[in-house]
Amino acid sequence: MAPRTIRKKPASAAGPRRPAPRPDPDESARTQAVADRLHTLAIHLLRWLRKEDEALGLSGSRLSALSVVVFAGPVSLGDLAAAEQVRPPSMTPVVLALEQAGLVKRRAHPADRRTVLVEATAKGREQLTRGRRLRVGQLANLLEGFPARELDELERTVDMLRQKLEDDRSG
Amino acid sequence: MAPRTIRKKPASAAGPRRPAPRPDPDESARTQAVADRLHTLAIHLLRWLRKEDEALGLSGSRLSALSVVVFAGPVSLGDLAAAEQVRPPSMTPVVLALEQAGLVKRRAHPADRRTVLVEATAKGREQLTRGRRLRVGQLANLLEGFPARELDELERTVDMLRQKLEDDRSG
DNA sequence: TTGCTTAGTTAGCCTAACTAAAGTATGCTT
DNA sequence: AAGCATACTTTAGTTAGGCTAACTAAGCAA
Repeated sequence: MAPRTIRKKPASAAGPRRPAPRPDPDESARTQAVADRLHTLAIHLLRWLRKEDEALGLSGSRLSALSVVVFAGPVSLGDLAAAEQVRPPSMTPVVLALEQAGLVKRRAHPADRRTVLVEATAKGREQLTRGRRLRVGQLANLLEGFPARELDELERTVDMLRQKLEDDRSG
Repeated sequence: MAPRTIRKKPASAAGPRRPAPRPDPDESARTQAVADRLHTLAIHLLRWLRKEDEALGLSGSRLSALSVVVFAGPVSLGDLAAAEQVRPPSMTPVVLALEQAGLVKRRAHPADRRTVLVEATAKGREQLTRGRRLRVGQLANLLEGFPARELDELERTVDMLRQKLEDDRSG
């Protein structure tokens, strides 16, 4: 059905009116409680999703590196190492393994032949997409049957949190 | 951050799990989209929180074992190994390290002296609580300033998802 | 007693993922 | 050209975590 944002104030559960954002101790405790539950949920959710990754046959560090290569385009081995917060020597075997699996290709930088440019192959992109789809599909099963209204709420909340996270990282 | 290509795919391609009660293509695509964003959020959230753990000085497996000991009360080494899904020999050094750190205590089972009972010390409980508080506090900062209505929504959604997860695990 | 079972430890080995330091090839500057 | 800088690889070693097999100690049963 049309995923339209049906907005309705949940008068029942909304609690007392809070006209101004001030450091209310009650509200702070409430925030903590919600944070705690969100924390636990995130852990359980990812643990639950991890089993999907095993089907891919890629270890965590390789999967993570592949993801950087796929999304950040051709990237030097050094930059890739930096993105993954490891030293270049640690990245060398990871890239080699990915190359042997046919998921990335290494080529020389056109202007600086010292530099190894790593780029994703079509197969690499596919594989990452497939893994993502496995996870997301699994998660979608969980959400299947949620009424549209709940999905709307969830989406809005998720976006808000992502925004906050981003703000925090840059700010 | 990720250039997501959300494709309208038949739901069958996504998850092997259960037949949806009604395969409405629109709603299914919507569900996938929300799942995708939730997935990304969970990853980012935990990655962002991980840095808090470093302050604790406990590796993942030790932290996890400690958490079992704290919450499941005195537990035999074998049961602990089973809970952590490893073999008993792998658990031995973990428990030793926790004991050396003063976080757990080992004692003989009163009725069966072969059995090693592992129980948390006050320090162990504190440390776990502290770690949790670090994470949750960090997360709470993120939520600080959310209007009460949003918190309510978030809480309800989180609880729903946790319920679903539990259902899935048992069912 | 003798012998089997169970709980945990010890010993020895494996893999993954990291590291620092040294080596090699290339680029840049003077 | 000479010499330093940079980008990566190689080498050698660490750490964390896992495993099996063999051992010790304790319980149980005939």
